[in-house]
Order: sequence, then C-alpha cells, then structure tokens
Amino acid sequence: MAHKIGTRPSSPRLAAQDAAAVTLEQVAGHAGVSPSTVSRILNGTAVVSEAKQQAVAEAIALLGFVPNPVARSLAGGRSLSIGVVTQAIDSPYYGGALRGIEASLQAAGYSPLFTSGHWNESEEARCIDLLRARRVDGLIVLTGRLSDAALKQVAKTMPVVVTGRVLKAANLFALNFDNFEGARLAARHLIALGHRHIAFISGVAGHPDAAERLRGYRSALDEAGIPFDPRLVVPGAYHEDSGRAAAETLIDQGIAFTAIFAANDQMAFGAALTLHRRGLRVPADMSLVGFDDLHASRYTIPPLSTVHQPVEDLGRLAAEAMLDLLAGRKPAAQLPVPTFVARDSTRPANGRR
Amino acid sequence: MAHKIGTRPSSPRLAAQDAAAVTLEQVAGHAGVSPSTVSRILNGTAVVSEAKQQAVAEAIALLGFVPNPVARSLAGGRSLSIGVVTQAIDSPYYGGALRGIEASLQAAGYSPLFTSGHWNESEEARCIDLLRARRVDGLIVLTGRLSDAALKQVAKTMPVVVTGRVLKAANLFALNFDNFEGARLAARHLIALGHRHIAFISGVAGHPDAAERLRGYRSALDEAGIPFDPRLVVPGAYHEDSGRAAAETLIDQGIAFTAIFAANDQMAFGAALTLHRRGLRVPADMSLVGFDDLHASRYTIPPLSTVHQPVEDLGRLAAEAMLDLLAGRKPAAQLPVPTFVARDSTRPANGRR
DNA sequence: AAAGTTTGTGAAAGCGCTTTCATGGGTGTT
DNA sequence: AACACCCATGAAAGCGCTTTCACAAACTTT
Repeated sequence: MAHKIGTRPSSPRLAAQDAAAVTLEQVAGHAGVSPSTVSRILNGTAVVSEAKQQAVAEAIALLGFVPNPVARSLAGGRSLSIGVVTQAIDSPYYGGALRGIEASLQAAGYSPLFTSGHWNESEEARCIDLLRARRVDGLIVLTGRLSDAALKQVAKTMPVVVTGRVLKAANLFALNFDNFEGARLAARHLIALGHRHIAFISGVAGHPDAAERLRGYRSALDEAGIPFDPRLVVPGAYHEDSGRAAAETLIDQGIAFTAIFAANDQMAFGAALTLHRRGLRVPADMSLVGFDDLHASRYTIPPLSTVHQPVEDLGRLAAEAMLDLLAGRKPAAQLPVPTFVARDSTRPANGRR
Repeated sequence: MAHKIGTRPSSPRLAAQDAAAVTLEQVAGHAGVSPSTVSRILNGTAVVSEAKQQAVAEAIALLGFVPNPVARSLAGGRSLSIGVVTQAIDSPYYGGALRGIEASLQAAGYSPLFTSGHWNESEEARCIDLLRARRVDGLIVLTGRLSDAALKQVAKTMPVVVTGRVLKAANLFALNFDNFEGARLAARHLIALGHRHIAFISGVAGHPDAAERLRGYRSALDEAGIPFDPRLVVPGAYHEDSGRAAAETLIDQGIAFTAIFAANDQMAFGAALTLHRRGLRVPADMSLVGFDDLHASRYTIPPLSTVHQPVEDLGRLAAEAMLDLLAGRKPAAQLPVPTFVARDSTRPANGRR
C-alpha cells in the first residue's frame, strides 16, 4: 500500500496524492531540524531562527507537505471543524446561510460540518451529540427548537453561536434579526397602500421569530388605529403547503380582506397558488407580501414584495462570531436592519374590501 | 481543564459533556480487560468471549463511553467521513441530493463533508485538495466540471462516486440520470399537444447533461418530423436570470413559437417572468416546460409541467454506492427512469403560432 | 500421550502531530 | 570573571485509538 514518497506532484491541477503520505517528520529530516521546530513554525507557537524557518519552508515546498488535520486534532485537542445544526440543509432559506458560513470558516482554516435537525427537537439533540462525538470545536445553531437551557448547557463545553433568538450566556453568542421591525415594515407598507383588512399567515407556533413577526404585524395595525381581528390570523408552518392551506382557510371563512401578509416567503408562494386557483389575481384582487426575500421571490409571478433578510450575511456573521469566540474575543457581529423590498405583488387597495 | 469523569450523564436529552473525556482505556479498566479487547469488540475485528463482551458492554453503558473518531481515524487510517463536492450548497437542486446523502451516510456511521465548487473547475480542484487534506475516505462529486481524467486520477487514491456523467474506471462509480430520455419525454409532451414551434433554452454549454437534454429535444422533433430550427435554441446557464434573458432573446427575435422548453426548472422560472412582463400568459399564450421538478415547481403560477428528477434518490443512491465501494462491493445502484409530470403550464397549441 | 493446530487475549508499537521539559549557548549583571 | 538569566532548540511523552505479534490455553490429530 505504500505510495511513492518524496516525488514531485505530477499534476499541477490537483495536488499529488503522494502529498498525503508526507509527514512532518520527513520535513524535519530534510530541513535538518527536529519535528518540534517544524511544528512550532507551522503553528507560530514560538520564535524560531530565520535560517531554520527558511530551511523548513523549503522542505515543505519540496515535499509538498500538507499537515494531517487528524493527527493535529488528536494531539492538539482541537479538530478545526465547526458543527452546524440547520433545520433542513435543502431549505432555500438555510442554504444561503450555509454558504456564508462555509466561506467564512474556510478562510480561517476551519471546516463546517453540516447536520439537519428537520425541525425536530430530539433530532437536533442527536445532531449535537454526533457533532460532539466528532469533536467539533464549536457549534453554530441556526434557529433551532432546542431549549435555551439545553443550549446554555452545551455552551459549557464549547463555544456556541445561535441565531434566531435572544439569549445571553458565557461562551455563547446570539445573533438575532429584528423580526419585529421587519414585520412592522411589511404591514406598514400594506397599510400605506390603503389596506385595512390584512390577513396574516403566521409561522411555526412557539417559535420566537414567528411570535416577533406577529407582534410586528399587530404593532403596525395599532399605529394605524386598525382594530386587530384574530380571525384574520391563521397559523402556518413555514412551508409552501401550509401557506396554501392557510389561504384556503382564510378565503373559506368568508371574511373580507384585501391583502395577505405571510410570515415567510415560502408560505406566500403557497398562498399565491390558492389565490390563483380561486381566480383571485395578485395584485389586482389581492395584495401579497412575504418575509425573507428568498432568491426565488424575485422570479415569482408576479415578483413578491417582501422583507429582505440578509441570509448570507447571517451565515457569514455567525461564522465570524464563532471565530471570535474561539479566539477568546468578544463577538461584535450585528445583523443589518431590516428593509422592505417592494416588488409587484402589492398595489393600492381599491374600493372593494 | 479536567472534566468530571465517571459521573452519569445528568441530562437525559443531551449526552453529558463528560462523555467526551471517557476513553477506551477506562472502559477496559472497568471491564477488567485489555484495551485491545475493547477495540476488538467495538469493531468486531475478532471473536471475543461472551463474558468479556458482556463486561465491556456494561462498562461502556456505565461510563457513557463514545469512541473518539479522531483517534480512531489516526490509528485506523480511515476518517469515517466522505467528501462531497457540490456546485452550490444552496442550490434548490443540489440541496435535495445532499439531504439524501446525509441520511444514508449517517445510517452507516459516516459523516459527509460538504464543499461547493461554484461551477468552477479550479475551485472544485481546491475542494478536492481540501477534502483530501481532511483525509476523507471517499469522494462524491455531484456533476462537476472536473475532467474525466482528473476524476480517474483521484480514484486511484480513494473511491469516487460521480453523478451526471458516464465514466468507467476502477474504484469509480458513475451514477447517471437519463437526461436524453427525460428531455425527449418533455418535448414529446409538447408535440402531442400540437406544438410545432418549440423553443429550447439549453443548459451550460459543454456540460454532458446539457448536451443530452438538447439531444433529447432534437430527437423528439425528429420523430415527429418537425424540422429543427437552430434559431429556436438559445443558451442558458441553469439559473433563473439566464432563463429570463434567454426568453427575451427568443421573443425579440420575432420568430413565432408556441412553447418553451427550458433545460431546467430554474430557467423556466426566469422565462416565465419574461413572459409575464411581455404580457404573454402561461399557458394560454405560451406553453412552458422545465426539467428537474424542483419542489418549488409545484408552487409556481401556474404550476410547472416538468421532467421529474429524483434528486433525493440520487443522493441516497450515490451514498449507497460509496458505501459499496468502501466495502469492496461492486455498486449496483441505478436511478429510476425519467417521468414527465404534467401540471398547468402546458396546453394544446391553438390556431395562432 | 506427544505433537500440531487453533483460539482468545494482552503487551506493545505505532498513527502524525503538539507540548512539556531539559539543555546548552548567549546575554546581562555585579 | 563569576554568576544568574533568557532564549532557541531537541528529546520525549503523550493524544485515544488500531493492529501486529506473541503466547498461553484449548482443541485436534496420529
């Protein structure tokens, strides 16, 4: 099984497979120094004479040495990997965040380990156990269902960055988007267009961000002196089909309304389908706004007016906060303020209600 | 830094953080056997007496021992992780496949390591280097840009499963979807509805699946005796905006056509937007079909007729093939045959052309 | 009953790094 | 010039596992 050792990489494109076999010890041998010295240079752990630095650098280049992260982890106690708990790796919302995380971590020499909790508390706990078994150095939890207490518990073992909730604890950083303000913006937009009867398809019950979005909706209503009608609020589950079903419920109730505000874009897509099936045109007969500003929202018919959420920033910032935590710094990351993107799914309320 | 050792997990939800500190050696001590024996039981490497098995099992349960995968990797030479090269982790198409991979690998005790090549050959090569440095045991490449030769090269080092191309090599398994047949199905559907002038928005040039889909389109045309008009074929890049632009090009050409076949759903979404802006209704004025059957395609207005591609199966099968390769078995995985899903975006061609 | 074969098990040597710990030369003090 | 002190460096001991290797004990075989 022995690979050829010490030969130059043959392909310039891909590093030679031999590279895997070159060890730090061989580098030390070539450079005429001890393994400790090589390690010190690699990690910047101690001052090393200029001459030896040079020699080692040359040996590394010559042999095409790449440190073995596995050995490194075992010896150093760190794995240079960060566990990421998302809800669904294939969700359009989380995907963007993952991309941001991936980019930022990679730049710092860390690798993300993605797992999906599928909106399920016990599965999330399993993910965390799995990641812990893999000896990740830190944990990024994207809007999980796990209790605050459980998260704090984990934070005793390793740094934790969590999004979508407000939480203070040692070794833990919470990165939250202002869902309240975002929802208020959206509702205000509708109100400014003259809508007085605005239905709201809410998010997953018990979820902090869902509660905040609902609160934002109500706040905008209050400001405008519009009475809150609980019959106009129907629950959804953040996916398309729940939006579709919610819109049906709303229409079948027989209560008049001229606009729908869905607590996320996916539910808005579902609602749009129901409207289409019932022969209601958006925005002519019904205004529709979403929340999240998924990439797809630019391409719906008509393009969806929605609250822009900086998902990629969120991923990037979460990763940076993690890096801060790991380095013992206090993270200062903060999400940009919400903005509303008016596209074509909203229009002034006409006479009919 | 010493954690408490030997205490029972305090929370039933999450494994105790102490667990991380329990070593195989401690288990051996408690069970009154040697570390080698524990290892043998853990891995099933050799026959061990019933009595010791029992004792070890008890010790493991008592201490809450979880093997350290890092040490395991270093000693065993395997990392129990599989590298996955995707093009964009946040793409709606790949997301589903990743989910399938994740599920299958996890069941076998392997963890996926996801990286994104962003449709870029050199970046893909970097991903592979990174994964190799991480000592992954195998590589799953989802429809990359890398040359066949490069892939074969990698396969000399570790097992490789690649999708979206036909390739034969030792230690390499190619899992391909019948893009030709899928495209032919879609085009036939349009033809059966009476369309004679069918525009085609093609995929990324030089990509095998893009070529196959084009070939399928032409084949269906040939069957029906419809002359192929190259002006009706415009290039796209598999994302929404390229579909939007392609549709504009098509319309601006001034050549009559009654249907558009986009080589993937995302481009169909983009094309739909252009049609909407130009005042052309789908399907009344123009039929539209896509390819992939993304989840979102069920929720467009109108819901999109498209070729169903079993992305999650693809992920699952790719993972299973990898497991086979790893175990020295010959993978037998095969993708289901293409099917066409007729929804509401297509309609018989009326008199006008 | 002696020899040969199989079997379960422990001791010990790594896997490729990091990190004390000890050391010898160089510098600074008095 | 004698002492203390600092600094760069190497030797060696792990990190927590797997895996030869060797060896008794338990079987065969003749």
